[in-house]
Amino acid sequence: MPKVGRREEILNIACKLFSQKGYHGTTIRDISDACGILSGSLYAHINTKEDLLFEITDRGAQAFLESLRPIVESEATAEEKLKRALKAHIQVIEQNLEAATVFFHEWKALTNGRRDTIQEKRDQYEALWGRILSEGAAAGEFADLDEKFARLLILSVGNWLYQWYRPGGDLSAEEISERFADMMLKGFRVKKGEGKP
Amino acid sequence: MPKVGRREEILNIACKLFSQKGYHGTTIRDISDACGILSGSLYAHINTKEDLLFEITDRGAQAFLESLRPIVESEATAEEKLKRALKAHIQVIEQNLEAATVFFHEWKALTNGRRDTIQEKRDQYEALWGRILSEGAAAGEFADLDEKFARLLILSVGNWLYQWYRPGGDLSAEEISERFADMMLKGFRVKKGEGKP
DNA sequence: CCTACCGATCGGTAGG
DNA sequence: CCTACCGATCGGTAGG
Repeated sequence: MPKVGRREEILNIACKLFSQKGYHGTTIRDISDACGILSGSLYAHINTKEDLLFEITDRGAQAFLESLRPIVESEATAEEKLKRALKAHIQVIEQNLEAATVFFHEWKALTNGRRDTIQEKRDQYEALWGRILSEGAAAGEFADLDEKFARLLILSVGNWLYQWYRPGGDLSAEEISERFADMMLKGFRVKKGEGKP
Repeated sequence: MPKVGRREEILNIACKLFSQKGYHGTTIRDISDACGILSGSLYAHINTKEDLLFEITDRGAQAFLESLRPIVESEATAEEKLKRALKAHIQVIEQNLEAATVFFHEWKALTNGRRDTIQEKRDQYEALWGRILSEGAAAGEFADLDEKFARLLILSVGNWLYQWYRPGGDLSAEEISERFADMMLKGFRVKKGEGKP
């Protein structure tokens, strides 16, 4: 008889295995073994292996979208929004690194409409970032901004984070987002009259 | 009888398929079918499927290392090196997008010592980037640089490039590297006395 | 959730 | 490079 909460447990276990070995590198038996049940029994809870991947990535997409949208729609300067958005992004990764890894790394293993669904949500997410930049440019906060490349720069940072960020390090999400935001806002270069004495 | 150049052809085909469907998502029969031979015949040219993955990723690693090393060791300002390095990085991706995709996305599917070999080369590559930044900081070219995060910023851009860059677009490797480098050097923010009139 | 199983496919091999 | 094949494993199902 199915255990209550078993489905969530299966999702968590699948999430962990997919993040470690990839979707195609993980078998139904890897998952059922880790659950302590037989492979056939898994199908009392799911219909297909791909269901697991879709549910993990879709929840990931939702988490990112729902954390960014209120920030974009809030009243604040573009700089402030950029910092908050980066912090929120890191926090979503922090809260579930494994799901974030699957979301970023394995979503293309989805087929047909499900892949399209995730693609759409990714596009929406990128568009929200774009709004922060275009509003900042329109408000004169950003110096003749190349919006396309600024967006690519930020998304690169965000999309690569899961590869190196590990919770429990010496820097919090707040500190990391501050440093990246500062660097992108100010640039590396020494300004005139600001160099070494 | 084995055809001359067949091995290279197999590598190219495997590279393409791995980049599209992933290493574990690609079967030996996918590869042999695309070659127009039977699956067993593939083993006249290779020993294992993983050999293909290793050879593709190792060549990728070499290409990146060999293009960056002379730039780091040259005589130039850190700014100049940063721009040249970014351009070289994009050019390596440009020359073989599929191999770059496999290198960045599939290398973790390698096992044991082969994975370690690639990991080491990745570390070397990242260290070379680090040298550009630390030399720029030491020379006073960069404003109180947070070296670790500057390196992460640049590597994020570089490591994410294969996801969106497509050869034949309206911008050359030169132009793309210029824009990213400019943005990282100058920052987004409008400087005092530089805003809108 | 188990028992018992299925057809298909997997990476790979022996012998020519 | 083909013929012919192998044992193992794959995702998944029927019936309880």
